[in-house]
Amino acid sequence: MTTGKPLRADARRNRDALLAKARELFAGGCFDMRFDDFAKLAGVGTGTLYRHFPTREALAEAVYREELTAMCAHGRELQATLPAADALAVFLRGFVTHLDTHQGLARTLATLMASRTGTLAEGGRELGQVIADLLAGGVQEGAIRDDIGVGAVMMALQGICVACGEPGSRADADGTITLVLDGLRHR
Amino acid sequence: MTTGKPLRADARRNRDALLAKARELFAGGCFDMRFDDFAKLAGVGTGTLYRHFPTREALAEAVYREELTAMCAHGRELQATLPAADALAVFLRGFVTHLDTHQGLARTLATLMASRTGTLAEGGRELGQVIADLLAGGVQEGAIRDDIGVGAVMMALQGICVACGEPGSRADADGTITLVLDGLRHR
DNA sequence: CAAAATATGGAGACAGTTTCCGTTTGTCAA
DNA sequence: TTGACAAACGGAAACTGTCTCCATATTTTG
Repeated sequence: MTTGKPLRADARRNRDALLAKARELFAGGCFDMRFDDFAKLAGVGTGTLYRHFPTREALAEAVYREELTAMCAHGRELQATLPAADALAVFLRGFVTHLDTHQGLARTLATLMASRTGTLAEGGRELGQVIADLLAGGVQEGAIRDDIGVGAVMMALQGICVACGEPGSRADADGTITLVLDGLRHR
Repeated sequence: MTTGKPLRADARRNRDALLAKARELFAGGCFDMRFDDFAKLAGVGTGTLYRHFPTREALAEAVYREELTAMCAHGRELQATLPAADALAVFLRGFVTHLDTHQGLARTLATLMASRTGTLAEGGRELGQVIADLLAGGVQEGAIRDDIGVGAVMMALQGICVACGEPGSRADADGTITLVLDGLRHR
């Protein structure tokens, strides 16, 4: 679904320019710029921007897909090397640390998680799947209770994503993760 | 801060008409109506609407302030009649049940919690204070761990508010609350 | 190199928001 | 009562940001 057609040379060039500029702006903490102006800034026309990325979320998703995929891969790697419950803990802690220094990703995830429908949510689902697998592994090992679904964990994560960026939110986010992890432990 | 000036008769009438219509619409699940049309629907001019409620959030806050205050009162009542840890559990469970059937409140809270600044967040802070007190009570009783702040709980709650309304979210929200409550238990 | 396919850019239509100010309504003192 | 003043009204018009459309330009292909 990522690759549909070969894409013409100038098209790819423009697309890359857009992504590069978006990455630059996001990194600088600028998220709510006028969509039209953004096109100008990237050196392309409005139409071109809209053809490549019909919505803000589409752009954000494209920018962070790689990063998100890397995180998911990391999660699976952890699952392969540690007991699932430990892997989950390490993964979630790392997740928060990463979000704390990558505002843009946090924002994007907050949006992606909220919109469960459409191709846009793809990235969100991928993350959900990784966590679901970690959870299932932990249940099988007997370290994690079996009466809580992924959705419950994702909801807490969503809260973290949304609130991320406020001053002092890091400590709170860590606390939330602690609650989730301890709450999940099988008694 | 609620009462600043005596407010003229017609002004109060219009204000009440706006609030009544808003309540009616929110109850019917209509949240994103055009702000202009809403004024017409309530039988006042656009200017009047804006004079009374400069933003959507201001309107939403006014509509739900009562309801929110009632919930906070309920929480304090629980604290007075039950061991704090139990009171917290009952309160949070009730909270989710209430949100599940009051979409508008969930949405409003999601917004209020997100914007920590300004008078608008007042309602959010009130809720936070109640939970903070319940938490503190539980710590004093020795039933609740003392290394987790209110912020951590609020973050999870925020996730619930944001995600609320999706099909099947109720079960997940209950799960999240379970995680929080079990995670908070002193071991 | 010409034709066909693909992509571009930006003007302008559109939708929703917000301001502004001439008119109306309410209040209060005489 | 009534007149004068303040407070509030309403809705037209200006504004702001989004998105579409198509004549023009670029790339690819035969």
